Amino acid sequence: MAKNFVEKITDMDLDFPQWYTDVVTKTDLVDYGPVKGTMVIKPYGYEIWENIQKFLNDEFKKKGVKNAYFPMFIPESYLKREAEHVEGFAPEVVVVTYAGGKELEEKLVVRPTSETIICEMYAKWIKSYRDLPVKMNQWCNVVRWEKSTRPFLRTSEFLWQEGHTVYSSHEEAKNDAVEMLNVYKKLGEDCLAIPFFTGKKTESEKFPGAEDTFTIEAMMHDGKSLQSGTTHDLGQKFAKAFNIKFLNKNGELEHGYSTSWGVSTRLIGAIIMVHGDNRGLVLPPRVAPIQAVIVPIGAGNEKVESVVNSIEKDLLNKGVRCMVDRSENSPGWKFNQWEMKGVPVRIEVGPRDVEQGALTLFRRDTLEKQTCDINSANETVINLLDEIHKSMFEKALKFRDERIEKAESLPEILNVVDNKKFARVNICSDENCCLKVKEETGATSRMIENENLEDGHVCAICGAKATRTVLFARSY
RNA sequence: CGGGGUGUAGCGCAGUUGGUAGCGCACGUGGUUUGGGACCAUGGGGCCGGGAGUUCGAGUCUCUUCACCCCGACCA
Repeated sequence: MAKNFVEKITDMDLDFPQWYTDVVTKTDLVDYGPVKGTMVIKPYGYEIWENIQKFLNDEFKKKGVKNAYFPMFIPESYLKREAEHVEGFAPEVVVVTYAGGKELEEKLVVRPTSETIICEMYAKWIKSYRDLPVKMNQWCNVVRWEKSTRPFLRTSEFLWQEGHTVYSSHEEAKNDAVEMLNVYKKLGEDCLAIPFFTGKKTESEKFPGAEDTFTIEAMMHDGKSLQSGTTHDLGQKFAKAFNIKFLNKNGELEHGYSTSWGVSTRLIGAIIMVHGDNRGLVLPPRVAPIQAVIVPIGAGNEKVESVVNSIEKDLLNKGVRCMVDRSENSPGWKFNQWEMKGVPVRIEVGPRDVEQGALTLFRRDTLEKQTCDINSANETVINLLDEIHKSMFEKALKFRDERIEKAESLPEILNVVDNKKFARVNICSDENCCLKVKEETGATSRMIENENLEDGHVCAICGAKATRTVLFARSY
């Protein structure tokens, strides 16, 4: 174990951006790459991603989604076929113009997202209603040349999964977009301990080329919102642009209805900013690379060694990701170290414990210590991990719910977001009112909570009849 | 893209009017330690972010470039 990075972390309430940068680099999740905006995801960070992948792959399988892989290089012309799509992505695409020692005849776009190339392939494969639905997902990197970047939250290149489906009816496609949104919500609840807001994006926040975009949004410690994943009902837009046609049961040629949906390594940023505290990371047990760290106290004590070894073996057998810190550092140093790295449970084993047939357990989320019987250690630790997960979720939910406030005018919205909260606003159907909020307060519409508002409400911005309730927040 | 800041050992920093490159932690070795950031001894480690200039001489002055951080603008 390297021991060169136990350092003080900036107070999160004093300077949250600096706190974030400290945490992300000092806990060994990530390092900066040599090219602007790129990051190296180090093993401790990557393992979190792998745990997210495991969870999602299982969920995808349940939905009948198969994994595949499509090329990273896309002919430039593909991107141009869907008008809104190219307009949305043009400013940030990276284009390859030179390869094999000469200028390319057709430039290649490095995928910023893969709708275009996947739809092009789907068009070749789909002929009949019997070929539908098609549901594929790929785990890959994408590249978007962002102007301001920050590890995990916004990087020039990032890892994600992107699912792409085609159905024979719009109903099914709409359903799919909602179902996958629920998968993401479940990822938050069952895996990341993050309560996501879910809902539809307003017109101005939609994915370029989508009919509807749905989002999962999480509230960060500083009251800003992080869009953590999206699902899109693409209607027939991409099917028309890429000529995805099938013969229906009546023998008529019809365009397919497609969807796409994705979450990225940005989720790791969400985990950090939702759960972290002044000591550093607090990792949700189900994604933590190390769920329990065993710290032996009193080097060379044979009784301690034997207890440590048997507990380690037992826990590993039970599927708990655990390790023993056998480095020569002092116990106090190790305690600080593993707290900073967010390990959910620490097991202290010293002569005093062994004498009493007990262990000392420390839980990272509440910083509480408890003792437990050596013989029931397995069970206690496994239950504790579960308890920690639930407790972290509840804590995040409470934090979030305490920070949503109704606002009925521009000044009120400004006041709410200045207080690091989300504003719940009744507003009319005119998107300009949403844009006005953005101009005046810096807060954007995060999602529509209710798009069928009953009569009797007025728009907080223009005073016309309000038709929907929208959440506004400053965002990452 | 604007405004501000920082680049000197792995990390954190000092370096005076321009004159041999320093400190703390970390790292190697030997030993003693271990219940909330251990200690002694002894070692190793530098293109002072890159380039150009001024000068007998540049970490230090000038210009330029790159990267990172913060605040805005922009942003599925």
